[in-house]
Amino acid sequence: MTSQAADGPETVAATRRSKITPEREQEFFDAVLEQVRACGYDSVTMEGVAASTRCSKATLYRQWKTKPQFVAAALRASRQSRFDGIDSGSLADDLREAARAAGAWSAKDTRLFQALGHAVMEDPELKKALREALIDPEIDALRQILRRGVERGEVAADNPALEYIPAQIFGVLRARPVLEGEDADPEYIVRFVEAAVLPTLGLTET
Amino acid sequence: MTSQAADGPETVAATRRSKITPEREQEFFDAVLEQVRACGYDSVTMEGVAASTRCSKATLYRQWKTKPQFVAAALRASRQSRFDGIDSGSLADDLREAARAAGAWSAKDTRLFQALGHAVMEDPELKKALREALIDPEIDALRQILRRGVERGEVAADNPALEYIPAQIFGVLRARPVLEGEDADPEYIVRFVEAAVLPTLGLTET
DNA sequence: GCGTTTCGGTACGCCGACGTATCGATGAGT
DNA sequence: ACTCATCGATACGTCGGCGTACCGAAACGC
Repeated sequence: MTSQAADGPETVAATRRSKITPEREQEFFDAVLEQVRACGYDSVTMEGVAASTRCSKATLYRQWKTKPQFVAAALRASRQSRFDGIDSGSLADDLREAARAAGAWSAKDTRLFQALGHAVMEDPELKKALREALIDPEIDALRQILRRGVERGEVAADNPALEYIPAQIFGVLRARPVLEGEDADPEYIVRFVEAAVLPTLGLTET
Repeated sequence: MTSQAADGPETVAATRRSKITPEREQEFFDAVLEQVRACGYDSVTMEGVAASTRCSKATLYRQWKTKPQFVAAALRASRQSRFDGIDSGSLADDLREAARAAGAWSAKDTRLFQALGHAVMEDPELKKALREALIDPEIDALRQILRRGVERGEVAADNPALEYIPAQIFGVLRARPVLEGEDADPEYIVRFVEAAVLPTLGLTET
């Protein structure tokens, strides 16, 4: 009965009226992820997030039961593939474009990944959220790009280098800050793809 | 006077007589690093280490002022290059052997690295110790291997793929557990080197 | 406009870990 | 054999963050 709920965010939920707008919620998410990137997961305090968003700690706990659930929700909200819409018809160009996009997000993503590295050991929900936010979308998109290149016949399906490309790109993105102390900016990653990835696929430039 | 100290570990240090033998100390170091690998840095407790080594918490604090200093000391003690003695005269064989060695240590090293990822944000000494224990020795050794290959003329000095090889290997070692959920065992890494690294150097097998 | 719900602010209890202090026991050096 | 520093054990103080409870105030539904 009374199933005639016009168009609320929740179809049912009769008396649900949180004053937290989606924009406000996103502020919370942005704040907590920023703190995580800055100080690491364990150093983030609910009090700190509340202060930086000028809300009450109680307000945060009304929306999310615990701190890991809060962070996991923030991760899920930030889920987005950096590779969407890449489909130029050329595998080499697609890989270059993916490299550019990955490099553009590398600084933020790497810090987040590094900061959560240990926290996901203890909370499976956090681990799943991190995978779904930062890893799976990009890896899947990258595999799509490669698959299309194979289907177009640009590279042999049994090229042994194919299976390592996602791990290579992901790995180099995360490795450069550690080894050289500076972020893997787009120029670096594009150059890496051109120097070390395309050749193994037989996609050498003219 | 009485400068005739035969062959103690400390030449002077008149009344220094700690009962902690070097072997015992190494037990402490092994225990704390094992706990770090298992639960992450912040979850490690001095009490837990003391319990697992059947020593007193006070004993640990007598040797090391604080927990980060203790962990840093453990890291420094574990410093060792996994690539020592690799010099077969063939760059391809050297890289294969380095890959085998890196793969053999990958599981332990990656867990340690991941677990300390956030802790090094806050403690510079810890960061330095981690670099000197897990990163610099292997990267330096790898660069040596590559340099010798260049000097022997096996690969051109201006090959653009050269500069990315350390980051590639380090990155793939750390990336596979994340992407595929299993450690980068030696077989995997050797196959990676053969499929994706050697070709970029023009070292294709017959 | 009025009631009710949620908001921001804050004070509180709780717990766990750090790091210190104390105490008998033990083992090394003379 | 004697002495004394160090050992293992444990109890304690301290601190900080989690999560809860309570308060006036503001905003939404009717």
